[in-house]
Amino acid sequence: MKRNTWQREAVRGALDANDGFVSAQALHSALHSTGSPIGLATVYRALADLAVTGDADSLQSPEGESLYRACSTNDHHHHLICRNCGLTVEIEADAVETWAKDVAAQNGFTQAAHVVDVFGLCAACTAQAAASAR
Amino acid sequence: MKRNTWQREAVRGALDANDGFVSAQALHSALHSTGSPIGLATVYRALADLAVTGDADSLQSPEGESLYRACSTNDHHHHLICRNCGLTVEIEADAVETWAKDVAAQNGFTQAAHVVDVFGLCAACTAQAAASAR
DNA sequence: GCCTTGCTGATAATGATTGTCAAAACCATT
DNA sequence: AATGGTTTTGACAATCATTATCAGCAAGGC
Repeated sequence: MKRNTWQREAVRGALDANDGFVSAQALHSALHSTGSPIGLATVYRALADLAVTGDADSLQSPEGESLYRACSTNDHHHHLICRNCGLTVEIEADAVETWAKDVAAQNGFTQAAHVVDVFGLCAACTAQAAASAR
Repeated sequence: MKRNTWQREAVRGALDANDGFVSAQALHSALHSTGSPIGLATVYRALADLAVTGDADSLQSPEGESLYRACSTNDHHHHLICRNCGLTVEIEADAVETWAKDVAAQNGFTQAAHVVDVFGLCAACTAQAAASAR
């Protein structure tokens, strides 16, 4: 049976407190800095569990780290992520869903999963970048 | 100045000989098994170079490895990848291109890049899986 | 052929993630 | 509240992919 431990709550809480995607490492140090003595391995396990139960989303950053995020819905959806500040917008993509399924079917593929994420600079970071470039 | 070494040729050749995405590690052992004494570090360097010059495409597998592939065109395109045998089909996705750009613009994002890849089981591997499940 | 300088490769280093296992915590039951 | 069977935890070691190091080699211009 799944048990309810304060560590799991702490991880979920730390995820909720964050607007964007966070690495497991960052989450661990964030928890430590609040005085929590939680172990690194536990953070990884909790994140893996949350991802499985659908309470969190995970994706690979372009640098190869695994990033996690608490998502507001359990529905399948995608993300628009600011590569500078990590701000994340959840986006609906019915068109992409059906497109992915069609493309897979046309080529004889089954069990199609897809990775669809858009990275960019959010409005604030765009302005900042323009200012600092000057 | 960039020099022309047989090692670089070997890596490019090994990439060309392969239909799908390969990890750097796999490429290195493939080369070794053909008797080439090429070093692992060199494979990584050659792949990084090829990716920069646009002679190869790279992406992150869901497991977090970096995969490489020699692509037939320099145009921007996406991939349909068999997660079992690595077979890769290049797919055009104008619809997705414009969708990604629109979504980014609607949310004030600039410099939008996107990661769009479809993983599945190709026809052959689907049949195999069905057979072995029996 | 010689020389300069970039390239190679064995190995160490790094950094993220996962495995190990005894001790502690959880929860249903008494 | 005490007990007991299991799960979870956490410190640490192990693993895996990748990158840095650095002395020796080789490519290309002369």
